[in-house]
Amino acid sequence: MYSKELLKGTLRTIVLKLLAEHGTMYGYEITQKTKQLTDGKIVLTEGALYPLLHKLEAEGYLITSTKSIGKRIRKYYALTPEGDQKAISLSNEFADFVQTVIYLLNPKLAPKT
Amino acid sequence: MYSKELLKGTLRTIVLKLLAEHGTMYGYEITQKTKQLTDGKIVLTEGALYPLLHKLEAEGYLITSTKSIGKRIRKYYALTPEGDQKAISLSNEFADFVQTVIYLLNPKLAPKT
DNA sequence: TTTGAATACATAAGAACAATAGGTATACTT
DNA sequence: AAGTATACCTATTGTTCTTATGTATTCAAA
Repeated sequence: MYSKELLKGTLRTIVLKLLAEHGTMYGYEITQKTKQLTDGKIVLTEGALYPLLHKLEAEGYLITSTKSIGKRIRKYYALTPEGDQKAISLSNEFADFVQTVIYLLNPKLAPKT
Repeated sequence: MYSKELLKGTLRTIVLKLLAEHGTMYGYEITQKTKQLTDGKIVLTEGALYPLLHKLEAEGYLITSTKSIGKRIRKYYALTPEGDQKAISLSNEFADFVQTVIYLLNPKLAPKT
């Protein structure tokens, strides 16, 4: 697990990009997929994830559909076209930010262009 | 300028690593150096920087010395041995985190090892 | 068979961080 | 003289995430 602060500002990007890569997913699945893909290095807490999903839905980036699994109800999330665009732009912004910080932290490396 | 949230959790790393790379610096100098090295892409606000410097000093990572410049007083910050260690560990943690997220965002790339 | 773990959703209170906005004062430039 | 740059500082506010708590179903193990 990383210093918790690092995740801040990256969570949106992760959630949207995961949905872009893997299609429709439900909340719990997102936490498990993230844990699995990162070997447990990044763990999304439910207290952070669910409110974020609701917010992204309210902002028009996600649409939901429900599915009954026995007596339980699963809530699936999928990207809207706007969400798809947002996933791309956030992902690019993250990559750009990282390059800038890497350069700042290690100016001996060659400049990025 | 990036989405402000991205900087969260990275500011400590940036400040400590900058001091590790450039030796003793004063607050204003840190903001200018950061702006210059990143082509204005990362701008440290004083409202974030000064409280952080005070905190890092209180935590034993920085020591201060003052210098009179005419009638003004400059406050220089330098890393303590603990600060030097912290700069290294935060920097490594950041690099590791970034690799993990990059992989998570783009699983088509080869795994990091 | 019942206890615990995993699945699956959710909200509320609190901490941490940085932005915004404000304040003081000196030095330089036009 | 006015404006910009230098140089420090703090208080308030907003956002984000953590922690804690709650509900309920399903499945595995003892």
